[in-house]
Amino acid sequence: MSNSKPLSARLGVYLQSQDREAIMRLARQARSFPARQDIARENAPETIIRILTEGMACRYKMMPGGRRAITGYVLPGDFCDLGVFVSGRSGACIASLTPCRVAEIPLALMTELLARPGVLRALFEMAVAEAAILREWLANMGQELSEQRVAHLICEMRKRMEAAGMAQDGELHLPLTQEELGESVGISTVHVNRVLQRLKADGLIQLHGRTVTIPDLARLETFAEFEPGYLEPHAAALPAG
Amino acid sequence: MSNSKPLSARLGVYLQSQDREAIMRLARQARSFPARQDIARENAPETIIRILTEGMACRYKMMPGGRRAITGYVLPGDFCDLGVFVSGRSGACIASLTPCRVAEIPLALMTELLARPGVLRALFEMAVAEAAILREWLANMGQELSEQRVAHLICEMRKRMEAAGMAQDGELHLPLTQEELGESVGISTVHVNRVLQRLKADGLIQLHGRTVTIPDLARLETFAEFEPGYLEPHAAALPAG
DNA sequence: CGTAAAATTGATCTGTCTCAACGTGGGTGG
DNA sequence: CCACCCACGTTGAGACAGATCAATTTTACG
Repeated sequence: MSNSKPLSARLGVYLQSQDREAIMRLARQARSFPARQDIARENAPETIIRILTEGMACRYKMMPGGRRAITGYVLPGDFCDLGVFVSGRSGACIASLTPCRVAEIPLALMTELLARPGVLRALFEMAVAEAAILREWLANMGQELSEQRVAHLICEMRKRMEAAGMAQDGELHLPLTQEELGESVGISTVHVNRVLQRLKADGLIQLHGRTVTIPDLARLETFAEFEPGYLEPHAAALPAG
Repeated sequence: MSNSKPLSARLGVYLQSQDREAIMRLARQARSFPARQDIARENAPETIIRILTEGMACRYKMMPGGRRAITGYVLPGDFCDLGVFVSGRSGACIASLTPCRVAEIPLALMTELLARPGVLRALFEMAVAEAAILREWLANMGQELSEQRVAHLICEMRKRMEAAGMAQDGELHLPLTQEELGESVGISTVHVNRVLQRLKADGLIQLHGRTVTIPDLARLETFAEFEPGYLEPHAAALPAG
């Protein structure tokens, strides 16, 4: 909430400011990427770990047959791929959706920081948070109505982007192609279009270009069966044990 | 591979034996559950963390409307819910699929062990591994043919169960109801039945009760587009950095 | 044995995909 | 500054995977 820099939106949630600054000091360079360009390739050996500092990106997997599956979105302050810490390889492809800025930290330097208990703890908590989002996406995919699936994605992104200072008052710029929306919820591009029109017709969302306006958030969340608890891992934390 | 006790199958992969034994010494009790009973309820405050030591369980989420979505399987040596470390609450419902034995470790005691760098590191790696499986499930759900989805689940479970010493020679006892299979891959019970029959007819699997025999593993994995890399987070690890 | 849960089969219906065409807007170069 | 162009969005028609409803058979278990 009181983060001075948006670049540390998520890092700021999980890390003490001293640890966060220590990490950012290690950043070798801040690379820039234009929109819709690969930032990392799946399974490539990596000697750096990446933190997105500006823009928005997605994780995806190419399926044999040419289909693409988007498995998550990366917002400023997120690590692009926590798996690099474990395997030294990227576990997924990362692509920019908007022009992006990415801080690159040599894995070797980062390893020293892991001695700080707070840093490793934060990585663990971020991995758990990521798994929670993935579980929710998975449950969402099983949903019968694709209207609900799309609505659910909008609800989630609204909440995450608002927390990152990228949205407010139920208005958010979702820099997603309808094709990318479809790759996220598992429906075809053509069908995304019709689904969006129905959501508009039902007054659940408004669209101006790629800017989504949510006239009645409670109604949309009810319709989407969106329960935001999974996005707030700390909210329910107990004092001691 | 050389684990003396199956109960530490996964713990053994990520933890030094000394740390693993230190954890198991903290186990207050080993509770037993009959098949198909809830082990943990979603969002309940927890003062213990659970490790499955025998049997098989699943994580699931109840959807409004009564539908159930299975989001993962828990094998011996797995933590039932890593999220408890972060929030002090269970992040999902856990249900036994077979008779189960569960070690319960007071969260307060476990917290002390987190001072050991190897333990926290192992938790992090397990969370990353879980996320990798979830990403794969998510991509799998987007797959057009439900035959592929079911086949993919079988391939994954074969590999995981074999690593846990619960399967060998392409033969595994999958203690899943066809309904539960459907809840895992997002198709109806009736359709699961027809899909299984087609897989049998194509010679990709054989079924005797709930025992699956895979006559030609390579063929099944090709058909399922199963790439096991995501299950081996360490396999690709680099020496130092 | 008998009863409930699980598996199987058939018929029908619908959500979503595919193919194909057409509209549109914003950026680029002439 | 206009015109072109290409990616993106929109619309329609037909096909099909998978859902649903409804019986019936088989298996597991007390």
